[in-house]
Order: sequence, then structure tokens, then C-alpha cells
Amino acid sequence: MPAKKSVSPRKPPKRKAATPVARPYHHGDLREKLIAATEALILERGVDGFSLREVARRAGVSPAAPAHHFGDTKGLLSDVARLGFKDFGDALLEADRRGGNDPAKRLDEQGIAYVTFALKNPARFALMFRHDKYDATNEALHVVADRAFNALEGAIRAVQGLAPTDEMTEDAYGLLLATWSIVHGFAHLALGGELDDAARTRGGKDAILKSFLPLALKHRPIPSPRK
Amino acid sequence: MPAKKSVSPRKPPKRKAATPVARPYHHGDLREKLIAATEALILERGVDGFSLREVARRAGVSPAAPAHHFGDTKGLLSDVARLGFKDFGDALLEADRRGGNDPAKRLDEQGIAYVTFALKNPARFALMFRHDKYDATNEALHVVADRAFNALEGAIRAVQGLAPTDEMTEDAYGLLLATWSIVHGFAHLALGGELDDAARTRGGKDAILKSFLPLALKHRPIPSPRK
DNA sequence: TATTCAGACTTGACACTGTTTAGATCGCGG
DNA sequence: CCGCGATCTAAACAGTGTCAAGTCTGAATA
Repeated sequence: MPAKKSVSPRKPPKRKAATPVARPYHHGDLREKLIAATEALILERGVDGFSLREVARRAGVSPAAPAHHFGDTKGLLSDVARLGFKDFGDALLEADRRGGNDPAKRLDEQGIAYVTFALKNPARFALMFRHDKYDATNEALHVVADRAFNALEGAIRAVQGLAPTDEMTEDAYGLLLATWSIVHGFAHLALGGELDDAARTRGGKDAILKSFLPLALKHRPIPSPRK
Repeated sequence: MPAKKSVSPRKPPKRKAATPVARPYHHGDLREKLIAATEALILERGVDGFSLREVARRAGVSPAAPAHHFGDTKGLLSDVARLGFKDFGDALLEADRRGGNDPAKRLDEQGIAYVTFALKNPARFALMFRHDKYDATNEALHVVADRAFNALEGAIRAVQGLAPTDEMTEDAYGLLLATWSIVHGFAHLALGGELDDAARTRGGKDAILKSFLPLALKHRPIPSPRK
């Protein structure tokens, strides 16, 4: 019940009083605070351990406060997912750049980056692929998600000798599916703990990224003229 | 409080009165009823839409009744997952048998069976790989899960010319990881709706199984001496 | 046959969740 | 200077899982 407030009627300065500039609303940067708290919470307890009330609690506001910034729970999680897709796309595009002019290397680098991102950002990655947890019709989210997907498709096109405007051949589409599947599947197996037993017996905790991933990617799908 | 009973003092036969034999408890086969209701519910609303109270409601018992048979929610879901792994293993082993003496065909058939099971039993499959939803220490569950996994490993061994007692080579383990990843990833992408857009433009709703899967599996990992 | 007794189930409560409603408070622009 | 809209709180509602107690029942025991 209302213990805290009625007991100590002092402390008028609710806001931090420092840097009175660049504080768009009269109660601080709640929006960003909620997002940060959400990312921390799903990292701690998983996507399903998330609770809107807990996030509000950590941000020091009432349970209903987030509604004004995000509408509802899905609105908040949509924004967190959007940020995740942004960073995910950045990682893939940077890996693509590392591949230089070698299409096969571009694909290799992206595959490694895909799984690495998933394992380094387990909570975000899990959320990103849980469509039931956020609003699927969110436009801004679709944009960054497509951007990440197109990075992969671009490398597939290059490795198949297709121009960006060419229509995908059946074979190229199959290669795209196979490549996406293998990295996505590996990420899910790793995040699901499916490889933990093996990792325990075959090297330390980071055996998954350092050992298993290269081992698996050695068998990754390759373009039609198999070398 | 007891509205129902005091209002209508009739209907003494609470149990079905038919087949008075093989009814171990005095109120019927609640255990199986709860499991059936659970499978129906997660099929309707997804794994996260599950609710213990709703299941109890559908089985016509009080919210606390399931506790006596399964302990808690995780106990119930563990049993449902166990049954899922049982059928999953059956499907994989049957596919393995269809492969006959051709190790590559055994692998092919298992891959198709893996994804097919996932798409035909989306709710069960989703639950099976959501370790947070059930009790990981459940022994009976581990047994059937390992059985399914070993079906895949067996075919990998055969295709690599390894005896069941031989230690896995690094290359064989990489092939196992890559194969598992590609089918698991494809299943997750399909169940996550990630392929729905493409399926809509490239054929009907079952384009995923009929068209995409063969296309992707054409690029599946193959044993070292690439043909 | 009568009585005990453990298993199966209900009742009622507790703490928690997300969301809605109405109201309080603050700061900016007229 | 003052209203007004953006921001947040308080209280309530329906829903959740789980627990402690109590009720009922069928079968084995004395």
C-alpha cells in the first residue's frame, strides 16, 4: 500500500536536476529507460520471463506508465526487436564488406556473423524470431528486418553470378534457403542448449563458436559447381 | 458454495457408466484427458497461449486438479513433450528404415521426415524445443529425446563408414551438426512464418513442404568426398 | 462386515500478470 | 498567466499458477 510516499513527504526533486537540457519530457527519458530495462530483463529471465510490470518497477514508474509510450506490451517489445534487427543488419552488412570481392567469402563471413550475433545477443535474437511477442504489422520493424535479410540474399546472388535485378533462379533460391537454414538452425540449437552436452565434453564453454561452428560451416551449402 | 450439486440433486452417475473396467481412479481417466486437452490447446493458441486453468476447464475439473497428476504446469508439459519426442523418434526411425541400405538415402529420408514432422505437428515440435517450458531433468523425456537424436547420428555414421562403436571423427561431427542445423533451421523458419511471404508468391500454402524443402535439401551437406 | 486410509478432487486464498479508467501533475505555447 | 495536452499515478478488473485445507470415494485391512 501507500507506505513510502506518505511516510516521507519530502524530496521534491524527482528529476535528476543535472543537465536540465535535452530532456524532452518533464519526467526524464522514460522511453529509453524502459527499452534498456527490457533488454536487461529478457537477458536475465528470457523472453518469456519478461513482465511489463517488472520493467516499470525497474524504471521507477507505475505499471501503467509504459502504455503511453508504447501502447501495450507488444509495442514495447516491437521496438526492442526493431533495435535488435538494426544491429543484426549492421553485423551482417559489415561481415559482407569484410568479404570484399570474393562472393564465397562474403557468404562465409555472413554465416559466421549470423551465428555470432545470435550467441552474443541471445535474448534479442530470441525475441526477434518470436513473432507472437511483437506487432507483426510494425512498419519500421519490417524495414530493418528486410534490410538484414537482403544482405544474405545479396551474397547469394553474387555467388551465383546474378545481378541484383535478375530474378532468382530455383537453384539460387534453394541455396539461399539452405544457407539461411543452416545458420539459423545452428543458432537455435546453440541457444536452445542442444549443443551444451557436447560442448562440455569437447572443449570449454566457447567450443560452440570456436570449434563447432567452423566444423559445421565446413559443410555449408556451396554453389552448384561443387568444387 | 456448492451450487451445482445442491441445485440439482439428481444425476448420480458422474462416471460414464460404460466399461466399468480398466478405470484406475474413481473419477475417470483424467490424466489422459488433460494431456489431450493440452495438445489441443497449444495447437489452437500456441505454446505460450497455454493455460493450466483453461486445460482444467476443458477437462471439467477444478484448477487444482491437474497438480495431483503432474505436480505443476511444467510436469504436464513435460509429459506432452515426452509423447512428442516419442512420435518424433518413431517418424525418424521409420524414415531411416525406408532408406534401406543406402546411407545417403537414409539421411535424405530422415531430413524430410524431420521437417515434415515439424510442419505437421507444429505445436508439439515448438514445445519440444522450448526447454524453459518443461522440466529438463525429466529422465523419461531424456530417453526418448536421445533416441530421436541417435537416429540421426546413426545415419551420419553409416554415411561416413563409421561403426556404431567408433568414435566420431571431427569431420563426421561437423557433418552431423550441419545436417541437424539445416533441417532444424528450415523447420524453425517455416514454423516462424519466415517463409510465408515467399510461399504466397511461389505456389500455394504447401509450397514450403512440396517445393522449398526439396530445393533446400538439394543443397544439403554431403559427405567429404563431394560427388 | 465395519473401519480406516490413502488417493483424487474441490474450495478458497494469495501473489502475480496486462490493461483500462479516471484523475493528478507538470511544462510549454498561446 | 493560463489553459491544455503530454505524462504519469492510483485503483480496479479479469486472468494466471500454486498452495493449504478440507471433502469425497473406493478399496484394503481388522
